[in-house]
Amino acid sequence: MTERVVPEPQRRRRRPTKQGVVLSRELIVETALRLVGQHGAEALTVRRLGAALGADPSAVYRYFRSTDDLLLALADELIGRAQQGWKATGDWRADLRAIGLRIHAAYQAHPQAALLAAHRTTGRAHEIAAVEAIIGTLRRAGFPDPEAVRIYHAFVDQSLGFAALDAAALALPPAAQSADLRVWQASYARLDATTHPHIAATADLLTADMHRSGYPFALELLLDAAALRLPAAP
Amino acid sequence: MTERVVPEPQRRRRRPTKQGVVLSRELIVETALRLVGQHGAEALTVRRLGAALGADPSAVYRYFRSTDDLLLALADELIGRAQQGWKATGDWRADLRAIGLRIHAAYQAHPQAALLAAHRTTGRAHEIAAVEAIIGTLRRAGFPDPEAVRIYHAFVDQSLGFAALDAAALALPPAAQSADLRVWQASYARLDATTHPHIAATADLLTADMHRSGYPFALELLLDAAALRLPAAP
DNA sequence: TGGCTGTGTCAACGGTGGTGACATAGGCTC
DNA sequence: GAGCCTATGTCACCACCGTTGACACAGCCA
Repeated sequence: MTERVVPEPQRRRRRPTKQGVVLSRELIVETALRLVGQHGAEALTVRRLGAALGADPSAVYRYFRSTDDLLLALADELIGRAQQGWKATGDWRADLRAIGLRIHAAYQAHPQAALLAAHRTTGRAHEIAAVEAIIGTLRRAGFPDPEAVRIYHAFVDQSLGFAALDAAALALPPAAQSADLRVWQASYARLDATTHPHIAATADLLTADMHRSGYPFALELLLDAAALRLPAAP
Repeated sequence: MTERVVPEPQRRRRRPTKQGVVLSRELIVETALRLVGQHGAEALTVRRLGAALGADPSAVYRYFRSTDDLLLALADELIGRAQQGWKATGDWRADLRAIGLRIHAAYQAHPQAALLAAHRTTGRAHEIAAVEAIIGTLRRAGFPDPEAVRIYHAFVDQSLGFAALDAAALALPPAAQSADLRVWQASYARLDATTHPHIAATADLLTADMHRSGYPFALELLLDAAALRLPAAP
């Protein structure tokens, strides 16, 4: 028997499915993203994907070894979209800030997919390009290699962590989503000042702040702390 | 028919299972946590839980409406364990560091539950206690209220974001988990220095660093940046 | 002692990801 | 253009998942 999955470049026979669709890895990834965006993360099953494609579910396994393989392709596609059109300016703080905010925004645009993909290491083209750009920015800024790597790690994982956290909030069913926000007014804002003095003193500020993403400020803090560790310029 | 789930205080008939085990919410939660800890994340299924309990899987549904209900109970237990035994020292940096590392560790210990719980605002007792402790620490340190709230937000979301990210990595099926780690050696360490000079220059450092959690260092960066914003002491 | 009912068990449902066998059509060679 | 090879789509399965309705029985109360 031949290998079930044939690498894309070697594919030649574009045999249409019963419903006349010509499959490809690209089409499957796009369809999966659309499926997840429209019907939520739980809609991403091989059977539904097959139906959305107009093909037998098992046809997907001609293009991806497993659903996990497909998920990694989704993850890399998201990273690629985040970097689309980005260009280095030479100002390391501005560059890192831009990359961080772009990653965050790209994942927010597909919260359901972000939830599934944010924590994977794909090792694929788009991810590699992003790693090269970030580490390059840090090294050009003057960070010694060990420090550049540590800051890279903190930067990337913090961006992905916030992206996943904020995506998870967006991906909640509307009812649960507003319920989570209402907790700040319904529960925290009503605590007794004698038992919870600090929450009581800051309740209004808390309620307002928790409605926003904490990422931009956290990113600024990370950049501040990184700048502290930059060896003094000549 | 009676309600399937009867509230704990009203339970009276402690009828043992065929294998002689007397069930309770507490026993089920403990068993579930042990199951995750001993046999990996994927071991937490109702069927396996039933087997571990020495009961029919469906008996679990006499105590929890669904697996999600069970997971929320696990989450509450986790928050409690993270705070167990913690005491403020008066040194705000040491206190915040301890809280952050405790939250991270508690979630890491039970990745499966952490994944589903990290992004929810419960408004329950343990969560409220943690919020009060963190904001109190910041205010006592001398941060003005608006700054205290912003730093609180960044601190908490950073902790939960990393906790979820790292938990997700642990919760992966073993195959995907080792695959993700292997990517650094199999893919990044072999890139050509002419096309990817920065990755090539730091490949060894990267491979080593990415095997660890980025959280402790990111937390240190956040504390550094926060200290910068502390109004000068008299 | 007898009845009520909470609780454990059983069987079943529709779903999941995944695989081996098979038919067929696309593209190559001649 | 004919004919072969085989990549690819399809089908029939598998084992497992969460969940539920029906049922039997055991523990408690009267």
